[in-house]
Amino acid sequence: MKSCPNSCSDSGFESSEPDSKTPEKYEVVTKRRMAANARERKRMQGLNTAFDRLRKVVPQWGRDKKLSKYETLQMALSYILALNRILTDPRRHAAPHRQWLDLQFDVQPDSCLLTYDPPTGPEFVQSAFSYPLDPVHS
DNA sequence: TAGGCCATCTGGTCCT
DNA sequence: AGGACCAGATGGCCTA
Repeated sequence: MKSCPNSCSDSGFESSEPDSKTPEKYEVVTKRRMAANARERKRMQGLNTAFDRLRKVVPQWGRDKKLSKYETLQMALSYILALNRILTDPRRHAAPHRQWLDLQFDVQPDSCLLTYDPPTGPEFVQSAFSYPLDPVHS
């Protein structure tokens, strides 16, 4: 919702529309386009909702700023890999940092959310949890 | 002010 | 035919 919310160019037919020779066709095509735009908006909103839910379960390590979508995906990937390492080799990865095993499973009404007690300290973050703070993207 | 991030529109493609 | 998904284009907002 930035420049032209749903109004100024929502139909997208200010200029010539090849398949709308008659006013009736023009109207049909315009209506279809507007419906498609609305569907697309809704679809993207669903996608953003999913990103928000993902942000909530992914560590942010005290970042005051919201993770971008790209960062959220990268963090989720690292998080999954880290948890996987813990599960597959708990002695090696979890022994020095028992906090990692203090994972709490917080079952929400509509979903199963994994919350955790974030182990503090950047050195731990670096060792157990290698989120690449982002050589490629930025 | 430039660059990053984002929302929205749009046309194309694929699927039902 | 119509809906879902996708990627490119565009323009606004925010921050360093």
